[in-house]
Amino acid sequence: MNKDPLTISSILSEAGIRPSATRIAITDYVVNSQAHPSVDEIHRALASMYPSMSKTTVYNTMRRLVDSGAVVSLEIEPGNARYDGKTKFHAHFMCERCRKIVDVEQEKPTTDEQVGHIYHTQLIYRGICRECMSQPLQNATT
Amino acid sequence: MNKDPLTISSILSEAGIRPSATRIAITDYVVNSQAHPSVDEIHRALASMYPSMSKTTVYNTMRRLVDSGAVVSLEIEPGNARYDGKTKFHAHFMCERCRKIVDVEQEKPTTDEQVGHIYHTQLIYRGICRECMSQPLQNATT
DNA sequence: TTCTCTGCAAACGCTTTGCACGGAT
DNA sequence: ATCCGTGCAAAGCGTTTGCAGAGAA
Repeated sequence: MNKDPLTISSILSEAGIRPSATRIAITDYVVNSQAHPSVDEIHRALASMYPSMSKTTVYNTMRRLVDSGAVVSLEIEPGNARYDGKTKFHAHFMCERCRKIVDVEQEKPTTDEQVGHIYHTQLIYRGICRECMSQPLQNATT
Repeated sequence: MNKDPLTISSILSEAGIRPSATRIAITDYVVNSQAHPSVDEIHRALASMYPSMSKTTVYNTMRRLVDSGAVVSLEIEPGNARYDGKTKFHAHFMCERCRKIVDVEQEKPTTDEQVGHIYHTQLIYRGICRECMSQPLQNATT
């Protein structure tokens, strides 16, 4: 299921980014993750394997991946960018309680209004996921 | 077309927010604006009429309005919250060149997937608006 | 008086930038 | 020798918080 390192390396090359070991690791993690990780999560996830990797490098790499279109930046949580390696359209559902984001497969919405040229469509559902709904409230206001 | 001050005052009261002159001015501006203003824009717009109004007060008021549901916070631009006084569902189109955001009237998308309880749906189109498309590129990389 | 609205300044968290070191070509 | 990837530290920026003074009830 996972894309192999060779594929990852070619994603970088096609994006015009030289495939260093660090960049391959970051790209591999993002492309194969279903969790729409933030920079902090990517950095934490790779810390054991690459202890010297700095957040700056993760930021730099993510910016280049997003600029080249290889990865999509999700503006779902204010002030905490998340990344999605799946470029085909899909909606997202975000649980406001556990902050988890899951993919929702559906067709891309369109509009008849003549607003201009649409590059990118983003559909976000927000609510409470089933797991959180079936759990007792935690940290209730005491 | 604009909602009158009395209506604004009642929006605040119903939201459990005491309708001070400052809060009425902020709420009036947001509810009657079509421009989905940011905190900074609200603050600038009211600066001539209320020179002593601080951004802190705008932030405080917007937070209370959003928490009470009277106004919707749009997470469209990373790190720059925008507000929408129109609570009925509609999509948004954002021009990546001039940063303008316009409403797009259409039905709220739904999904059959059993993700949980959906409170809020957000549909954003991004692209280049017709005005910007018909204009020569400005600030081109020289 | 008591409560709360307000504004200043500082704190905060995410992200970007400046800069120097070191490895690759 | 040059280029560029990397990491540290500092700066930047939107937002929140602490606190004290002013104003309303």
